[in-house]
Formats: sequence, C-alpha cells, structure tokens
Amino acid sequence: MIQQTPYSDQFKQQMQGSLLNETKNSSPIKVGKHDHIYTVGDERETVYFIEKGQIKLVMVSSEGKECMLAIHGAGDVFGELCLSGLGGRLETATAMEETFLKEIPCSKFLGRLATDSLLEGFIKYLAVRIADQQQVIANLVTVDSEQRLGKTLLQIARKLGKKDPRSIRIEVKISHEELAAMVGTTRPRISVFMQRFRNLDLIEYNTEHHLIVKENKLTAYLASIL
Amino acid sequence: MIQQTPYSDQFKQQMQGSLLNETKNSSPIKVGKHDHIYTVGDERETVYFIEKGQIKLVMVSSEGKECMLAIHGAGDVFGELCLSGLGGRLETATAMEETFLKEIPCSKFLGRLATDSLLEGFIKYLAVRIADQQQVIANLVTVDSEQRLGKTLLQIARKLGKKDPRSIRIEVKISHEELAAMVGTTRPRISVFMQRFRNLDLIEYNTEHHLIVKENKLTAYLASIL
DNA sequence: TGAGTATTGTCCAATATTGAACAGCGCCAT
DNA sequence: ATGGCGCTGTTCAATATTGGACAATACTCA
Repeated sequence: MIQQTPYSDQFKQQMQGSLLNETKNSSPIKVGKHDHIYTVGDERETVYFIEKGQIKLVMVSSEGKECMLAIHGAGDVFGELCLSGLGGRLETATAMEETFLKEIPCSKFLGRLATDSLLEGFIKYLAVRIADQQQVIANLVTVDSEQRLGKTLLQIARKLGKKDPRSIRIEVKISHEELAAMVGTTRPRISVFMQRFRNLDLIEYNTEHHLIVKENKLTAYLASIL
Repeated sequence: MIQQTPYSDQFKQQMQGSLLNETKNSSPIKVGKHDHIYTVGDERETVYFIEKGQIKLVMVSSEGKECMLAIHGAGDVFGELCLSGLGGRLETATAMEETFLKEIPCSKFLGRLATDSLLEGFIKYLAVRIADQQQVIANLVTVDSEQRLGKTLLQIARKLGKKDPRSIRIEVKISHEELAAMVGTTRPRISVFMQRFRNLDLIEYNTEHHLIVKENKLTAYLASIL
C-alpha cells in the first residue's frame, strides 16, 4: 500500500496534471496553521488541491463533540463533496500547518475532468473512497477501541506515511485528542493504548518526535488480540 | 426527503431508464429469501439493479461480528463498488425477501452511463453516497446508542419508507438483531430503546406489523435528549 | 394444524467506558 | 529565561455497556 503505485495513485497523478493545467495561471492560496479553509454550512462550491501542507476534516455533532474524518496531504484533493449538489459544507477543513492550496470551482473541476477524459477515473476514485469509508464504518460497529486505534494508525500511516528504515514514519503531528476524535473514544484511553503499543514496540518515536508505526508488528498484534 | 423528488431521485430515474435499456433482452434473476447474491471475496465484477424486493449488505469482522451497511429496495443499484477495481467483494449481499434483479457487468455499466451522458450524474450520486456515509461515521463516533438508533430509524424510513397517514411506514421487516448490527450495539439494548420509543409514541406498529416511524416526533425527541 | 425455530422483552452480574481531575513536561512567544 | 499554555500520562468513582440467560410470543413450513 505504501511503496507500489496502485491504480488510485496513478489516477491521482493524472488528476493532478489535469488540475495543475486548469489552475496554472492562478497563484496558490496560502493558509496558516490552524486556519479554516471552510466551515460547516459554507456555500462556496469549490474543490481544493493541496500543493504542500496538511489539512484535516472535522465534523461537529449537535452536542459539540468532534469527529475527525481524514487528514489530507500534498497531492490530495478535498472538498469534492460539493459535487453532490447538496449545498453547504458538512465539515470543517483546517490547516494542520502552513499549507498551499489551489482552488477550483466545482463546475470547472468537472468540466476539466470531462475534457481530459478522466470522468471514469474519478468514478473509480470515488468508489475507492466509498469502500474505505465502508471499512471505517464496519470497524466502528464491530471492533473495540484498542483495535480501532490500531487500525486507524495503520490507515493514517499508509495514507500519509513515509518509508522509514524501521517501517513507516508519520511526519504530521497528531494529538491524542485528534486520535480520540477519529477512533471514537476519549483522550485518556488513547493515552493508555498508545502507551501499551509503545511498550509492545509496535510504535515508537524517533529523535525528531515523529511517530513510527511498525506496520507488520502492529498488524500481527491486532490479529492476536481478537 | 420522502415526498419530493430531489436531484438524486431524478438521477436514479435516468439511470434506471438507461439500465433497463441495457438489460432489456436479458430476463431478471430471481433470488429467494435469505439467498446470497454475492459473498465476501467474490470476484464477479457486476452491478445489480433491483426490480422488486429488498437486499441487505452486511460486512463481517475478523471476530465474526456483523455490520449491516444498508438495505436497498426496488429501483436501487448495488454492487457498484466493483467499479473501484479493488477486486473481490467486501460485503455480502442477501435478499431479505424474494427479489428480482438485473445484472450488468461493471464495464458495460460504465459504458452505458457514458453513452447516455450520465457519468456526471453518477459522480453526483456517488458524492451523495460519500456524504451520507460521512454522516454515519460522525454519528458512530460522537453520539450514544439510543441517539444512533433513532437516527438509523429515520434514515431507513426516509430511504425505504412509504408515506403513511401517521408519518412514514417501513414495510420491510428488520429484526432487532439487524438493527443492532447497524447501530453498533447489542440486541437487548435495541429492545429496550425500541420499547422506550414505543412508549413515547415516537414509533408504532400498525395492524400489518409494519413499523411506523413518526418522523417529526422522533426528530424532536432526539434533539431533546442531547 | 402443530412442532420447531426465530424473535422479542427482560433481568443481571461482570466488565468497559466516561469524564473530571491533577501533576509533569515541553514548546512557544515575549 | 520564564510564564503560560497545551499536551500527555495517570488515577478514580460514576455510569454505561456487554453478553448470557430465560420466558413468552410470533412466525414458518412440513
């Protein structure tokens, strides 16, 4: 999932090319750490392309509890849900660090994909997204929080991680609070589980304080505690 | 969500027309109650269109726990995840009653949409699917099981329900076990909550044992117990 | 129709989870 | 450098959830 270039990555390449083409004369938008790109209810129907940086997507429930849906990095596209035509953003997009974005109006986005014959590719990409979400839903429904945390770490590592001699390295800083909002539990529990994973040498921190996820060990551990 | 014909329904109509065209010379497949249309891992890359009946989609975790993802009815399409090209079904599709289906190979499905200029419509449809799933994920992460059950009932009612003098009627029989597998809790709890909803007159059963979901009352109740 | 099976409504003890609290640490900005 | 702030690690009592059991219905199909 990390070293090879599966179909989805190939499509992402093509889409990047296509979008860069579309936006080549507009200069990238710079957003500072903790700034919002959009918030719940915003009407602006645009798709964003990340040139550099990290963006997190968060939904807030009526009681004010947060759910972190995803972290996107350079080369990713987000905000595509405006294509649904439902109107109004469902989630908040926030920069986790200084980030540079290109913004494309929703209609132009589709138009560009159409002219570049990427519509079918984009459908494939969306189908993958649905399959991933389905997996997340199934995990939330069927497995306990320790297991979910493990799977979430693997998922993040595979999506954003860089190869590391020890396995996969995650260079974005993700707080326990944020992990709790992905996994669906409380911060203290994340703390305990992370500690446990550390003791079992399934994860570790390198000198730069980057999290190293030991993919094989962690996978094996999760399978062992069924 | 139930009486009007929003965009998504309009597209479903168009897609139906398109697919009926594609499959007009093949006769529908009949599947009996409890029969599987496909199970996890099946390689057959086809999309199904429901002419009549009800299909449920279930994922099973490594420990054997079940998660019910959706119930689809007449006019719905399912199995579209094979468009992701990942290969192998992720879930099991089972008929909840005698059902008639049309089967379209994945490639033909896309081809047909392309010739009928429905690719953009289909993208919209998938975007709506992603938005819905996002909502489900956020609920699983942020709200408690009573609330989730309520939302799940509303969701099912809006998707499959028929208008009823008392509100919305659900004609498919869904067991508490199945609800538990959607909501992510245990059967006894569903039993208790359903009882509570019944006592509060948020739901009721008519003489044909069909569940009536009182949309307004239930919505108001859920808002009140935050 | 009637025996057999699935579903529902309940209970309860064992267990897991929450959320509030607090100390220590490290980072940042002044 | 240092005060403040946010993050982490840990504890604990209160609370929620699980899962097993069982009786009472309600279905199903021979």
